[in-house]
Amino acid sequence: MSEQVDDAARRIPEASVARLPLYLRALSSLAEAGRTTVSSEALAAAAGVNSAKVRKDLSHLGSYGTRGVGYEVDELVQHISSALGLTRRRSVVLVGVGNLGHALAGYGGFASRGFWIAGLLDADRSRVGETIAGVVVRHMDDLDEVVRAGDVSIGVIATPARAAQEVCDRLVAAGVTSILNFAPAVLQVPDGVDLRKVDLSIELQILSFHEQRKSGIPA
Amino acid sequence: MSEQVDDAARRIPEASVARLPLYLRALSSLAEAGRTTVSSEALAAAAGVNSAKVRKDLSHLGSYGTRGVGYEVDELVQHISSALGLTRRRSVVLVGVGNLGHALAGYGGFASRGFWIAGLLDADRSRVGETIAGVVVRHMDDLDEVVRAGDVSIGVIATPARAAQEVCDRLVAAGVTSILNFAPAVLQVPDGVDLRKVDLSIELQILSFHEQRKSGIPA
DNA sequence: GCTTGTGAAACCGTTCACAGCG
DNA sequence: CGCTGTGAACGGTTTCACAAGC
Repeated sequence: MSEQVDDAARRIPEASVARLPLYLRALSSLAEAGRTTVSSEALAAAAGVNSAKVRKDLSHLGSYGTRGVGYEVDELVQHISSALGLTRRRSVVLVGVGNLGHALAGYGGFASRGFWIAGLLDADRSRVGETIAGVVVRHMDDLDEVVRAGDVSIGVIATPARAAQEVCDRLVAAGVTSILNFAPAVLQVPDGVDLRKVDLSIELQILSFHEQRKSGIPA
Repeated sequence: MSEQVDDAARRIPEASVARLPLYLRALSSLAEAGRTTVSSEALAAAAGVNSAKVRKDLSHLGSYGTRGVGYEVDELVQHISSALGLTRRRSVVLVGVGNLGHALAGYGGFASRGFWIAGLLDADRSRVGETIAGVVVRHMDDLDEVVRAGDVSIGVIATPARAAQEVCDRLVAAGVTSILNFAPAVLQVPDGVDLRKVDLSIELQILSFHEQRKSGIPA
């Protein structure tokens, strides 16, 4: 029939999507260093992957390289940003301003790529009113209003594990369609809601496995 | 008594290893709830995966289930802990006690699974001497001694990106063979050193991609 | 009966290697 | 010539489906 989608950005494999932010970061460094073009080999080195992967990944966005030369840095930044949806500002609500929530709120990672903290929420009223990274902490009950007012689509959960599922449910009910979970809990979300998780304890256990592997084979 | 390296723990696929901590957590909940046996179906539900995966994963550790019944919870906890090398206490050194380092140090995830913070280090002398989670912050120059005295094999990097590679190099030089990096930087490590990374900004960008996907296809 | 354990099939991602093009 | 873009081979992971066994 017909390709109704404008770009070739139709179906980018998940593994490629996960690497695009890496390329973006590497390209920013290259641009700052004054480079205007970059080969797949050089970009691969800067991003810590191999060049075949870079070329395959970029080919999913379309053919923006020049054979014999490489890729134009600025152009590539535009295409990747566009593919990742970073041309539009994305609002985030962060729930749970304990130690971790504090750290996340203050992390440069938010502002640096066009993410904006539309709200910091906590269920503990003694924390409400505090200002973190220029944002005043509000009570969890204000969730609906914060999501609506800020056009929030991404929620970050930094609560204790026992509260995580309820917070998740409330985020979904409020209209959030992407969730990043830092609580050590398995969360259930309905279809159509994306869920990613970051878990320190699991990462350490995976490293422990490899440590054991290494020490177990002295021969 | 000391049952050496677990019999069938020969070659566990990486994807399975990454799920074992999930099963461990689910099994702990089940044990607390009084369950003594569990089917692959029930464990799958608790861990947020499907039952075929659970059975395949567990089969890599050996055959510890009973057909028609399921798995013995306590026994399974033992086998998984053993496979992950969690029967031995693992010492960790955490470098960088800024916002994120503070949060990580205070996170329950360390102590809960047999990880022990052997040292908190920072390059900023104004932070040295502070006590976090019962551990006194020492200067980065004490790294070698901390690693030696604590028999540390795992290093956690929670520094700014610009300092990360140097900290990484120093950790490796001190004898650390597994590194968990929270800094938004691509790190190089020699063969034999395991490196994992956690990156808030990348996770948000991946969610942004899916948000864009969702809003882009109203059909 | 119910549930495990596992070959086989389907799927996805990575790597290879080279044709095609500037 | 150098480097991209890509079909094809490869290796790992997930899913299926069912025989084996309590």
